[in-house]
Amino acid sequence: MSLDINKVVIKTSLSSCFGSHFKEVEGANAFIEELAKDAEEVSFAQGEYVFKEKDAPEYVYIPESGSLMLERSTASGSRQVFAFLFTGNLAGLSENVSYSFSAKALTNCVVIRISRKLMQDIFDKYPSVAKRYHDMTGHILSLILDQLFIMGQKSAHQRLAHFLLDMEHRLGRGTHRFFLPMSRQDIADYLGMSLETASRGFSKLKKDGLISIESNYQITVTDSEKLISYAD
Amino acid sequence: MSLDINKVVIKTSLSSCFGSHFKEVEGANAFIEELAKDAEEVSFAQGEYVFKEKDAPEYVYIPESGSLMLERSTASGSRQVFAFLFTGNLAGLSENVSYSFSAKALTNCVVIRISRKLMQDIFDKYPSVAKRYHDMTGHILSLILDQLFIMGQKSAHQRLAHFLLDMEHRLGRGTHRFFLPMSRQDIADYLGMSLETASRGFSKLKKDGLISIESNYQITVTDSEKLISYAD
DNA sequence: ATGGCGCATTGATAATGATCAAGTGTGCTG
DNA sequence: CAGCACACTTGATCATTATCAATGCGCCAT
Repeated sequence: MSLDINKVVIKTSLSSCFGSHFKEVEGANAFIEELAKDAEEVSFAQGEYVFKEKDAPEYVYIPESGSLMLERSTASGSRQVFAFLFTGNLAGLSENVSYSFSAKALTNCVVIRISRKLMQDIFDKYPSVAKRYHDMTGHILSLILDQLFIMGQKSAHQRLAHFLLDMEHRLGRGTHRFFLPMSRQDIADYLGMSLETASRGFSKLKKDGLISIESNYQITVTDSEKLISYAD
Repeated sequence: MSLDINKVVIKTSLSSCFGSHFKEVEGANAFIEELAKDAEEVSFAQGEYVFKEKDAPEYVYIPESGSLMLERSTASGSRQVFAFLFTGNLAGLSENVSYSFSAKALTNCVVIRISRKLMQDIFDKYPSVAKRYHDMTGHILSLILDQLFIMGQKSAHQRLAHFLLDMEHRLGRGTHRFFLPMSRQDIADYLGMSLETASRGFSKLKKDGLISIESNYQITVTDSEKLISYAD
């Protein structure tokens, strides 16, 4: 009984993850049904790793509640954050011999875990779905290229402005107000700058009236237009 | 007759592109045969565009001779170079609605052009080949993540050292000597630094005895070990 | 040969961002 | 409620990198 409810929740999450990419694709609904049958929910506490770089990539993960961070660290202590994942985002979809990053829980979270092997079996049954799945990888690739462009061409303050606009878009649910689940250090490591530079960026944007900071993590974009032009 | 010879050349190039990824894959040889049947050779002069960002992604391209550069430019004049492509490399494999970058000929070159639509038809016949093709996208994704890591975490001089090691590996044919087909400006735009900083990087590596510069574009790595440790 | 052109190098200076260090605020714990 | 821990902010200074400007070098055309 409670299991049925779980399956409904899982199916909802899967739809929110794949739905927009799989519109009008033959077999999309059946695909999601079959995935839901096999998908498992796993809980992680804040700070725990969902998987580690170099793990064999056995699963694909989708946060159902809470947030993840994809990161790579070196022995020398430096760290690059590749992405932040929120509800309905996807991690590990195109890894081959090993993951190329670790996934860390930013908050306590529930993550849907799908066996890649099983996914492959389902793809064999629904070839048009498999094609769209490949398209999703292409989409992620283009997002990372956007990020690479920003890293190569923009100043620290501009990168921060870009980041805030992205968060507004993904966390704001149509409003200008959102709660950041990650620390200043996480943001700095994502944008390739020091913690202090990230913090100064926040202060400057606040002073200039582009954002307001209700608490450390609760942000409102008060002047989208200026923030956008600031980012370019 | 001369067409037959062309087809042999094309097949060789396709094998060098796909071969290493498709080892022991059922249908790999047949796949390459069919691709070769349809593939066309197209010539470009130095500086010409093979395709432009926002073009509909109709083809996949493989340089047969000469080099390409994948880049994105803004109206304001800044440019990010995403990758340099040499013989047997692949461009445009996972684009959806449009390319997310332009491809420019670094040198006069001959490029093999394969219709994506046709490729898809062949994939439908050889599902295991399609899977490996998806793996190739994953591999490219991991290369870009490596680049993103370097951009976020390394200093300008370190990034240049990384770049030279990559070029040694890809252009050196097992030796430490190689000819760079791109300008200092291209390198700078690839590594997210100014032309002058790139140039100073070359000078410093030369002064410190890690590389020698026979001409502007003819480089020899004279101390791989130091160059590697310098890059980290 | 010679002058001009396109690239690269080098120098001087300014801006950006990192690092080190101190201070602030908030929440948790005893 | 005191005080401690932790994250963030702010300030001062230093290092890196960008920018502006001059110079050098090879190549081509006259």
